[in-house]
Amino acid sequence: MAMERATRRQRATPRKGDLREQAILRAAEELLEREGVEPMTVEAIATGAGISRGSLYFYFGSKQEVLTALVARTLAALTEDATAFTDDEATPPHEAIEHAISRTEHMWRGHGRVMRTAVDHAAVIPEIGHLWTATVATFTKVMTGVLVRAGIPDGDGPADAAALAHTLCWMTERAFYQAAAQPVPDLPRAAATCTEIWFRVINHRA
Amino acid sequence: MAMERATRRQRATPRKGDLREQAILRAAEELLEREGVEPMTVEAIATGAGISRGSLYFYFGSKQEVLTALVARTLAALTEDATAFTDDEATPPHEAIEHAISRTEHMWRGHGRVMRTAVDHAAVIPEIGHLWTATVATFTKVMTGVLVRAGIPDGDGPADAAALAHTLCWMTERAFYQAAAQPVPDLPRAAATCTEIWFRVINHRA
DNA sequence: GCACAGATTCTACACGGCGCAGATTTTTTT
DNA sequence: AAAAAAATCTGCGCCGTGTAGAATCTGTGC
Repeated sequence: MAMERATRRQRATPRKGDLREQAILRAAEELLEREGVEPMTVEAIATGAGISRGSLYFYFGSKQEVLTALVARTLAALTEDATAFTDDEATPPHEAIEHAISRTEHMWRGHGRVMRTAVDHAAVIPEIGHLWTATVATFTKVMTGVLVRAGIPDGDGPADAAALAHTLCWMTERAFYQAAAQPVPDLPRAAATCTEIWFRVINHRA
Repeated sequence: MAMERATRRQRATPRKGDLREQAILRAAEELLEREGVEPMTVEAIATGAGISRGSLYFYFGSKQEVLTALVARTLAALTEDATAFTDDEATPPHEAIEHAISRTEHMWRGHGRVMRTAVDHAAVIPEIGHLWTATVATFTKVMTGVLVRAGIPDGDGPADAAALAHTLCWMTERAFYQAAAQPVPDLPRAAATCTEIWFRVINHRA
């Protein structure tokens, strides 16, 4: 099903009008942050980027591809932060957790609408779903290591480090999503509650 | 903006063809479970209910209203379970948690596609968003009481019972959503991991 | 300067799905 | 049986996506 689209630009030739692609993504995010999802029509994006509707299809094969590229760009930045943080294996678990949550909060603060839109479309646009689960998987991997270092069994059972990290990462995602969706977002409070839960999971008594 | 829809049926007169409304909802859920979201077009729903496309608009003002009614019906059943469970204030926290999670798992098992669709559309259809948050709020209220009885401070800070219950309820929702979205869903495992986290939050050492 | 190739853009059209209008038929009421 | 209300149908118009093909702009070799 990966047939080549008819009017799709060849990536092998990085010609001049390449900045148009960036302009389109910029216009899309701008539109998303200010107007919302429904007003973000192809017509509106194209106009925002200074071209006509048909011209946009020279750069992107569909509206979904535009959204996917936008999400990919945002998640790439987030993943980079998380990966850079992976190296700090010497830092104590508590600080590692606080740092990861802080990084996540920062991303939700700066690109909340893109993050929310990604979540909303993850189910209906497979590519976005893959990007999102891959990002969460990266976090899960890192945090699994943190939990193990904190003394939680390193197995594959439902009560072992990997499963706990997996669910706690999705919890953190959801908490920030919820907080960001409020009329008056309170990301710090969400971060504080998440941190408390992560800590309690670590500091438990058998 | 709550103007009355032109071709909308008056609820004050419970005439005969009332079972059509049920047939429509049944057809919608049937279609949702078997085909997915995109194939669930108004045309398909109407055909499944044995009427023509235009006729459907006599019963529901829009496609969104059909979906909203379907979600409302499903969540009403879930909330009823949770409310009936509220009365058991004598049961110990561990059992209360297990029971609540078990009830939730049961609902996701029987109506997973409706639940997932509800989550996916909560952001874009306000009415569904309200229904969902209201349901989670009900659970949060109950579970806050459980956490308080387990010894967690009953304040409104980010580390107090209400905030913890809120985030843990959203975590549970997300865990089941994730599990249900897998090619081979493993709800019991999701339930086990959630239970473990709830327990660890309760059984922590200062 | 000129012809050519590729890149970039535009206008115009077709398709699919939603929602509405008005006519028509069935059902209920009196 | 007549009238009113309920229920259903057919057909139309709108909006947004995606595509086709023509037109323009750009650089390049001669």
